[in-house]
Amino acid sequence: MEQIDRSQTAPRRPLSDIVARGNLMAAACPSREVLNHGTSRWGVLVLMALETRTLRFSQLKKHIGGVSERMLAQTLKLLEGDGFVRREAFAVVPPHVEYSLTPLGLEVAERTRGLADWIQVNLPRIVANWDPEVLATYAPETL
Amino acid sequence: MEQIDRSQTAPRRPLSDIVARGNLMAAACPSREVLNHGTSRWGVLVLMALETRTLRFSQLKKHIGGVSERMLAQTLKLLEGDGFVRREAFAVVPPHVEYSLTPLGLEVAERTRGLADWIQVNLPRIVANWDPEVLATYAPETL
DNA sequence: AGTCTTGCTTACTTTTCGTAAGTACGTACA
DNA sequence: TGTACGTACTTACGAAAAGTAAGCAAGACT
Repeated sequence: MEQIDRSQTAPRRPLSDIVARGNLMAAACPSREVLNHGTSRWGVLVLMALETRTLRFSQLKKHIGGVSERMLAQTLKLLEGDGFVRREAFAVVPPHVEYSLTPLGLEVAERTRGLADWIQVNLPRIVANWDPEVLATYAPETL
Repeated sequence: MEQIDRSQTAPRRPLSDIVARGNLMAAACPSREVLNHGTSRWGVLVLMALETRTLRFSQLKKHIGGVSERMLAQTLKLLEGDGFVRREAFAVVPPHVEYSLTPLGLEVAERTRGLADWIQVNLPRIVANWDPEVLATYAPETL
């Protein structure tokens, strides 16, 4: 009796047909991964930085205060894997690599900026709730 | 010569006067903390869960799949510290504690939900970019 | 030959997270 | 009398992730 190799013969349904909609409240849903990439410490800032312009690796690093090369590279790879970021490398020495948002990435970036902007604007209202001791650990010039 | 104790004599300027506006691109800005709380793995889900209703600790745990008690408690404390979450404990045994959003928390929650909803709805477009091998690690029924 | 540049990668340390097992403490039931 | 129960945490501890710093490739320039 012959075995049927379904991996070859079964017609492949398009992903958009299989993955109907994510459910973030479900532990095993892939949307959890996407959320983690997009809302990661550096992911948000990368999306913000690239929303209006294309930037090179070194420019991103300079723009996003405090990010290490290791984390920046990792974050960019994750966002690229989700189809949010486009990476364009030029074969020159020293290397020249440009990062920009895809149309999909631009859509997320709009949402994350909504959140990020709100936090920036409303920071005074928020820190007003903070424990004064914690707030005191910030140098005055940073406030 | 006498020393002036400025901590006592200097009139205390209101926080909203000192903290004008956050800048997320600055490493030392307090807004970074707020962003980390609000976009933390469980922070987003807590805000979403509480946006429409008050929930008890155990209800939140049940609602947010995969969250441990340790992380849920920690996340709730952070969000409470930012003034996003209100904690109301009733002096009964066994304990009864209710969590809800403050008006401030409701404002953030609207932003985070904007992002979360977008991810849920557009998940098919996103995973279409994924490495098929990675996608295959998800059980079909979760998709 | 040696130095400089850029975009990573690697080794190692530190911080955070996840899992599982307590803890408190009245109430109900045996 | 004692013992199990329910809820909301807290505490160890091992695992995973993030941060730090140094290394690497490879051609141009001195």
